[in-house]
Amino acid sequence: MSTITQILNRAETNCRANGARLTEKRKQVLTGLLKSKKALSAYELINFMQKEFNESLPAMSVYRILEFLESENLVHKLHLANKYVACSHINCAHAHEVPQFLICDECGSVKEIGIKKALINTLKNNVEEAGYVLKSPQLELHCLCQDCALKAA
Amino acid sequence: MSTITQILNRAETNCRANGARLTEKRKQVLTGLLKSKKALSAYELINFMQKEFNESLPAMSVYRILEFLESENLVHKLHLANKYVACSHINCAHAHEVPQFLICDECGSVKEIGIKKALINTLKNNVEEAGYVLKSPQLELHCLCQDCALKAA
DNA sequence: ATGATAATGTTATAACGTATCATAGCAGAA
DNA sequence: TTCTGCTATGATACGTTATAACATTATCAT
Repeated sequence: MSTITQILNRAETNCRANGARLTEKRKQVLTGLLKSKKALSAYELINFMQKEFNESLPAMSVYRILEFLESENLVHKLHLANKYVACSHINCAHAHEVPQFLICDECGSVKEIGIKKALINTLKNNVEEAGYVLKSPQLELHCLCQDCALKAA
Repeated sequence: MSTITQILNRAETNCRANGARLTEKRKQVLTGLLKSKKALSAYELINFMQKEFNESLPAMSVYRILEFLESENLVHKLHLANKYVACSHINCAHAHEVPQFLICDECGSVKEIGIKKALINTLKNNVEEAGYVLKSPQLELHCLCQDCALKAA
């Protein structure tokens, strides 16, 4: 388990390697996502920044910062939920896999797992049979997490 | 190829079988989606209704009608795009499969294909390994359609 | 006809997202 | 150093998507 500080340091190193700057605000937003157990919307993040850092960030800035963090592979956008999560592999050595997200519809928690190669290939084939081209194999699935599944039962 | 009238009749029959009513407005909204080559947002649908039927539908009604049509399996919501499409299998005899949608990010066209059983199982297993439960295997994929893929190349 | 239920209308507002233009801060060249 | 240009952020306004709350109208069974 990595501490948030470790992850932030690693993130900063990664950015520098790409000639990008992990500024204070960007670091704060990333921290917000790292601390959160669930995916956060841009506006939830704004509230978080207010409480945690006493910083008033305009929506525009948050969106720009999220876009930046995404481009650096530090954050993923969940298109299904219009929310954002910190990448769970910032501190990993291995190359970044295509992510697959399991989103709990009850409590909003998100688990990021890797997509198996075979699955991606099957998908690609299905799509190509239909005459389309797959742009991104990122999958987002409506799920229940263990806790919520138990509660529901 | 079924005509829109045929599909509407079939839709009405299906609804009646469920004790539901396919009212005039609902029929109009469904027609809008059937006529459209691409997925439409609720507000695009409002505009369509205005032009096509000279009907002014409030947003609220459109959302309710879409919800109804979805519950009758006549319409699918694309959560990725926040848009709606008519189900392409209203007029089919066979039972309704779990749909998989290929969304062209360029032109917005949507193709609905069936998910292969094997794929669903693989997904389910992946999800369960991660301790989650799959609620709905509906897949939505960011793609390019044939035309747009050619243009881009 | 009457009363129950379903469908639709009205208004207001929340939540999400972007366009545009302005300002601040930092990096490198003269 | 100052100038210049680029990057990051701020501010305002507006567009888009969605729902809450309550009122009214239509339809059906009796």
